[in-house]
Amino acid sequence: MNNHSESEENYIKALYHLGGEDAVASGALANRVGAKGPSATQAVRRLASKGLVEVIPYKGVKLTLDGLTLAKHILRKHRLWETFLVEKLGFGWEEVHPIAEQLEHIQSHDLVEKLADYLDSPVHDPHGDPIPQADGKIPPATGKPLQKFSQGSSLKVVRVEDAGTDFFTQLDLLEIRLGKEYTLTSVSSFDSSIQLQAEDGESFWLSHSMCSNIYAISL
Amino acid sequence: MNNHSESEENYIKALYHLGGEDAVASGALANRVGAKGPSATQAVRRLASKGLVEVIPYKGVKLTLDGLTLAKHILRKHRLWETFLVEKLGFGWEEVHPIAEQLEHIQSHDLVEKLADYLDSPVHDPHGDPIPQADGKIPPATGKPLQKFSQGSSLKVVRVEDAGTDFFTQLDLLEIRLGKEYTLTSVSSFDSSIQLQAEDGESFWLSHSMCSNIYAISL
DNA sequence: AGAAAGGTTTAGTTTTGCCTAAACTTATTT
DNA sequence: AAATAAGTTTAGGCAAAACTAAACCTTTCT
Repeated sequence: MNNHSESEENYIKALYHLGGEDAVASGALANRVGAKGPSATQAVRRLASKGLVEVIPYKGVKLTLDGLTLAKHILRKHRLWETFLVEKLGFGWEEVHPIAEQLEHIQSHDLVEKLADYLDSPVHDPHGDPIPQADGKIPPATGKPLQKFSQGSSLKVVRVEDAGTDFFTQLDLLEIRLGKEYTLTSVSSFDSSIQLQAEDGESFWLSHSMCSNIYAISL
Repeated sequence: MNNHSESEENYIKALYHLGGEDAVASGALANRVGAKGPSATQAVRRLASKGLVEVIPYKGVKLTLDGLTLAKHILRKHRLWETFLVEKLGFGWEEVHPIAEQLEHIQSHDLVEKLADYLDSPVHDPHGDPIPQADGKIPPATGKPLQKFSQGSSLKVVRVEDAGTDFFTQLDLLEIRLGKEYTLTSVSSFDSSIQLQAEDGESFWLSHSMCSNIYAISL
């Protein structure tokens, strides 16, 4: 009961991403895994026969407890590998997702835990997303998007959404990194763009759509 | 032309292992990949249609130049990952083969080269086997089996064959490691077992079958 | 040389996983 | 309440990759 194909794992992952513990429509699921509707229906039937999901026809699909455990375990592997790729191999944080997508399917309990040890049991991946722990617990997702901060607040960037290569390029250009601290010096009342000032005094503007993918905590 | 299934890669690997550049019988191939005859015939047909092998029906299968290149690239990945698992994650050299067997199928040129860099471009894996280089060149396989040495010779262990868990347990028990030096103090004329003396003066006997899986160079 | 033995290929089936087209449910709109 | 739109499932195909059973080459033995 512990051996799943890559395809199965991808559906489980998608289900978790889309709905967490809640039900998901089969169309949305198909869309996420890059397949057509009928493929998802069929895949879901296979998963149900393994006890990983519950299906209510024409209504939706939901992970069972087993399915949820599996999903979190795959996510753990994904984020540990991303951390490895960035921290140890020197990849940029925009490059690691597709590679981790392959590495997350490697089966070896021992490997995952040795990797976690090697990385000093990290709690967040290079994008600031929480890494599910070996016991299944998930550290809270920290930070609010920049829009939620008001003028004058001091903040620390703790997480970014994976919003594509161009987004990351822009981040790198502005030298925005996790852990860096800024003061929110100005908010445009016209297009809600935001001006940040770094600790070294440099300041710059961020568009609304940039801001909504950048998460911070106030200091 | 650059996207191959795991199954295909396994056949290519087997072909390379069994015959190198020479032809291999389909039965032997099937046997190596753990399949039955007809599966191999079918697989080989798929590989031929991709230009990776040449087939002479009822005679044998041979890697083409493309196939050979692919085989060496897979072997490179396998041995780099084995090196990583032992050197960085602290796995024992007897544990790494099955995990590397999964990791070798990860597709990312960048990943392989960054991994090689991270490991300081190793030339040999943890068993002393040569790691094919990025340009396809393969360092020579060093060492002769212990039987080839005569009494009194000084030698350095440089390579061991993967002869199963029990073999490795025995190696660990005797604290035999790559790079360690010994003097061959005695050869039994009865069962060709061999006595080695370590640099610290400790000496021990090795059976014929142990010896044939241990390779050394003379000093 | 002819026959038996051994290994290889063909034929036909199974499972996974995807697809398109058609049928069916559910929800929305008039 | 009926019609239509939207989304979901069934039906029927196809390809990869494995299997068994049967047919087919080669080689070897007498």
